[in-house]
Formats: sequence, structure tokens, C-alpha cells
Amino acid sequence: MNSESRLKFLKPDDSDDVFAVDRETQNAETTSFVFNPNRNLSLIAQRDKLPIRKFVNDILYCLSNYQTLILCGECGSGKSTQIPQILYEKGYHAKGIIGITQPRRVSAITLAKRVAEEMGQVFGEEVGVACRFLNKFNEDTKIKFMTEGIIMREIFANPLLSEYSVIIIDEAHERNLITDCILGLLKKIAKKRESLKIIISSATMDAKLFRDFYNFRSKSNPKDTSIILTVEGRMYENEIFYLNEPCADYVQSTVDTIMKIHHKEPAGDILAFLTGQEEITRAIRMLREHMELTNVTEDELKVMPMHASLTHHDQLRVFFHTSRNTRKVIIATNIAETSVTIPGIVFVIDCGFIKLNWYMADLQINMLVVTPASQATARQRAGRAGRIKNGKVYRLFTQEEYQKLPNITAPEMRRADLSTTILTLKALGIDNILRFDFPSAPPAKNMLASIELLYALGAIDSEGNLTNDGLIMAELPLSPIHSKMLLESRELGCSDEILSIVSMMQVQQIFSYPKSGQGAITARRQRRNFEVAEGDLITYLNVYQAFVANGCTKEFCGQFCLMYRHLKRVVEIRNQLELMLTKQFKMKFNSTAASTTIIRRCICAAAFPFAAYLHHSGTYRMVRGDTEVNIHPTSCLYTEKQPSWIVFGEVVHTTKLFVRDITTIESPWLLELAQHYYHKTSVRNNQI
DNA sequence: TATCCGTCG
Repeated sequence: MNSESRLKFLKPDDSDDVFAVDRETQNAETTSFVFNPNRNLSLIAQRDKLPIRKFVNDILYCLSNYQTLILCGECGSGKSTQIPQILYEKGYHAKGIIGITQPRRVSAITLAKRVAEEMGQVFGEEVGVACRFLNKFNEDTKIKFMTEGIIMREIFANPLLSEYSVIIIDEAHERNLITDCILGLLKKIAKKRESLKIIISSATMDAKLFRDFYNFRSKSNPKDTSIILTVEGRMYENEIFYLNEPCADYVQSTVDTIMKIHHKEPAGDILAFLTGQEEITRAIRMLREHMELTNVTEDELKVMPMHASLTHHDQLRVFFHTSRNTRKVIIATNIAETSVTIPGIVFVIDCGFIKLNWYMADLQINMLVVTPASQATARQRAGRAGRIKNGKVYRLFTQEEYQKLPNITAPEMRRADLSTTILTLKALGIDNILRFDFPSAPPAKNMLASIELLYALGAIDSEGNLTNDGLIMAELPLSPIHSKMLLESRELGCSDEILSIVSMMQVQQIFSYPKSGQGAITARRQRRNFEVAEGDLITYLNVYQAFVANGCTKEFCGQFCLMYRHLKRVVEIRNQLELMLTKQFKMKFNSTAASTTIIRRCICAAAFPFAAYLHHSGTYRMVRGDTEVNIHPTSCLYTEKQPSWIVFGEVVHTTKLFVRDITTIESPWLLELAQHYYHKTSVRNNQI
């Protein structure tokens, strides 16, 4: 392969020498690919061709007359790379740093590098980037890209963000929890600092909401303070097709549509959206059967899955160039909506459903549910086609159904667990959380449930004020339950082990689950080396200790079917937490002997709101609310003898309610360690 | 008995 003409991948961390990797991006967690149709032009020529450059004067006019500018435009218009440069060219950097936030690490790093390159600067000097485990900026940095989590930390340190002259919030239309939080905080800052300019990059449907949110017009000040500017930028059109009648099985319809496109349409790759891994596997199996029956070979139609739990190597397969006669078919989850951009897609198939996290306030748990997608999601998916030539989009629902879909997906703020958000805002001195001005106010019952949880954990007192422990919990980059575990471990004498366990809980998965028959059998046998009757968290501790004892090698992970890239991150996270706890909070680390009782008591002392007991029916019941829950098949307790009492980390809803990350406990511990939460009577009543 | 959408510090 000729490395000059090859597009560059960011961050393969398998040492895959086919791809060009550089050191800064090596740490990034996810796959990213930036497709650039003007690759052959010089950087400056490419830059001047971008649609956004035609709007320079409009942008500058808006910014000098209004404090907040809402910028609408399709992706590909060059907003993210050009706006910072335009502001720099006009000298905005003289009054303070130009800050740009991104929802994801890879996009922050990619964009920062691109802008440095276009400006002919050394990356990390005038143009820099900040995200967890990667700080590439210095005191001369004028354009600073960062993740949203980082600017949140900066608000902690400097509540008015006085170093900055401009803040650009990119991808605000995604309406992530943290984006909405920052938008609320920025509104307070903007009122106090009239010199601060704010640019919000958004899609059309949210523009008016954002404009009104930042319009401080009043009787005493009759002038608008915010304005919308729309920049056109699309180069190709997509033709949209709907079904005449609703379909019964969208997985089957996806397969049928793929075959129809393959037989009737000219060359061009296909991207199909389904809701989860299981559907994707089923679709691929059906498609292969179909291909066999109709004598279509893998050389003609190359099928591949794309979802987050694939190994990195398998994720990269979707980027391989295929021969001219091969049509690629990628069947993906919503990872392909934003996080991964696959070049050269001509056909998109959209099942019309999406899997989302919903917070059930009455149970205080998160649930994953499949729901109809929104029009905004359908448009976002459609936009993945038509980037190199006109595309076609097949929606597996009727046009009437499309009209009935909600305009946008409910912002995460309205459907997420708010305990971390509330803790953070409390730490920033916002006393009345219920009256905080969010772009979309969360449901009051969700807030109250989170406040109740924070009270139970001792993060806030009965007046709703942050306690000393609460302040530490707010500062730690962990969920309140995990922070609480660490705080409890000081007294109980097992902080070393709890730190390892908590670090392990910060990554998505530890074990790899190969799909092929023999691999799956090997993986299951290797997991047995670590599994213990005390539950998943103690099992994770065993894995961590074995990984470290064996030199943290890739070979060890290969042998025992562990996710090397995740375990490497665990080590990084553990180091960061240990440093924070010792330097910032003067915590002394201690370790317990061979017995796991102390460790399990410590887990129980933090996870007590999520306790369940074995009901005589053979399933579990949550102590709170008496809801039936089942042990998740990935838990090490799934095949073990079922313990009488457990605490768990999370609930997933598929065919039933399943609990994961389980630890066995003794029922008296709940009364001892959380007597403020569990009255003796209620525990006795629930006992068998 | 039958298996997780995607992010972040």
C-alpha cells in the first residue's frame, strides 16, 4: 500500500502496522475517520473552497452586534475548523483564548491538529487541545480545543472562564447531558461577562430554542443579544424512499432492501442502521443465507458489522478499500451516526428505531429501551449518504409514520440519571437546583430521585447543602456511588482494592466475547480462572491483580480473552485517581488481607440503594420497590449457586430486567452500614 | 435461564 495516498486513521491501538498512527492520537478511545474530498488541493486552497468562508463578513457582523451567535449549517461546511481561524484572523485571540468544545475526544484532537496544520503552526503551541490524559497546549495557546468534560473542570477552577474571549460549543444539537449543562452555566457567565462571545453550532431544529435561551432582551435593554445565522453547505442531494405499508420485521426488511439495492442499483456502498448488536448479528446471518441461495459471493457483496463492542481491529475493517467490483455493506448501531464516519456511502437504510437510555425515577435505575427514532435522527442517518455523490435513503417506515415521529430525540437531560450533574452544580455553588435554568428542564421527579440518592450517600445534608464528603465526590471524575465506595474504604481499610475495583468499573467491558464457536468456548473457560462466588466486582479485582502481576501485557490479555485496550485504560484511570486522592485529598492507602468480607462490606456501604434478595420464586426482588430483577447472563453469578442477598451496579432491560456487576452481601450489613436508608422493619418484611 | 445504544472527566 502506498502510504502517501492513504487516508490516515486516528488511534488504532492494536499495533497494526498497516495504519499510520501518531503518538498523540494513540490514546484516544474510539475509531475516527475524517473524509476529505479535496485531499489533493493544497491546504490553503481547500480552506478557501469551504462554504463557510463565504460567510466571514456575516459572522463577524453578528458577533460584533450580538453576544451569542447560533450557527446552523450542515456538516462539511467547515464550521469546526474555520470559525476559530476566522476569529483568530480578526484578532479575537488578543482579548483571550478562543475555546472550542467537542463532545468526543477524537474529534477534539483531530480538529486541533487540522487547524494547526492549516495555520502552519506547531501543534500544541498557538493551537492546542485538552482532554483527559492528553494536554497538548501551553501558555501561548490562543485556539484551544477541548472536550466538554474539560471545560466543566475549568469552570470549577475559574467560574467566569475569564481566560477566554470566545467559547464555541460545537455539535450542540446532539443535546448531550453535559452540553446542556454547559449551556446553562454559560448563560450565567454571559450575564456577568458581557465581553464574552458565545458561538453555538447547531442544527436547524434547535436553533430557535438556543436563540431564545440566550436572548437577554428586557424593558431596560430592548436590544436582542442573540441571533441565528444559517450557512448553506451541502454539495450533494439524497433521494428519500419510504415504505408503502409498515413492515413487521425491520431486520428482515433491512436484508431484503440490501439485496434489492445490490441487484438493481449501480455501484456504491450501503450503510444500514439497526438498534443493537443482537439485531446486527441476526441481519448478517440472514443476509449470508440469502446470498448463498442467490449465488452472490462475498467478493460481490462484503458484509460487516459496526458497533462499539467490536475489537478495534474489527472496527477498522469497515475502512478497508475493496476492489471496484465489490460493494461494501456496513450494518451499524448509532455509533455510525456521529462517532464513526465511513467514507463513500451512497445508500442508507434506516430501520426507524433507536436504543436509548432512560432513567426510571421511581426505581432510581437506568434502562435501555428501543423506541421510535426522531425526525432529527432520521435526517442525521440520511446525511451519512451523499457525501461524494448524490445518494439514496431507504426508510423502513411510511411517510405518514415519519410525520408522526417527534421532531427531535428527547435531550439526555430529560431522560438521564442526574445525580452526577446535580452534585457538580451544587459544587459550583448553585443552591436551588430545581430552579436552575437549563435549555430543557429535566423532569422534577428525576431531580428529586437524584437528590434523594445523594442524601442517602451523604453527599448532601437534610438542608440540601453539600457536605465535606460531597465536595470530594463532586471533584472526583466518578459516579457518586463509586466515589462513595472510595470514601468508605478509608475507614474500612481496603482503599487499595476498592481503587482497583472502581477503576475497573470505568471501562465498558473487561472480557472479550468472541462470536465463533471455539473462541467462545475458550473465552468462557478462561473467565473461570478469575470468577469467584463473591460476585463480579471481586472477579474484576482478580483480573486487575493478575493483569498487573503479569506485567500488563497484551499477550496475557490474549491468552485469557481480556480486552487489552480497556485494561490499559484502567491502569491510566487508577493512576489518575490515586494521584488526585493522595495529593488533593491527602488520602492514605491501605490494604486488607486475603478475606473479601471487608471489601464486600465496603461495596455494600456505597451500593446499598441497589440491593436485592432472592425471592422464593427463584428470581430476585429489589429491596427498594420490590421490583423483580434477574441475574444478567454475563454475570459470573449466572451459573453459580444464587446467593440470598446482593448489591448490583446497573440494570438493563431487554426481555426482562437484568442486573449486572453483582456483589454478594449479608443482609445485616444493610442495617449496619445504611441504617438511615433501610429501617429494620422494611428489611424484615422483605425477608423470605 | 438466554446477553449493552453512544459518550465524558
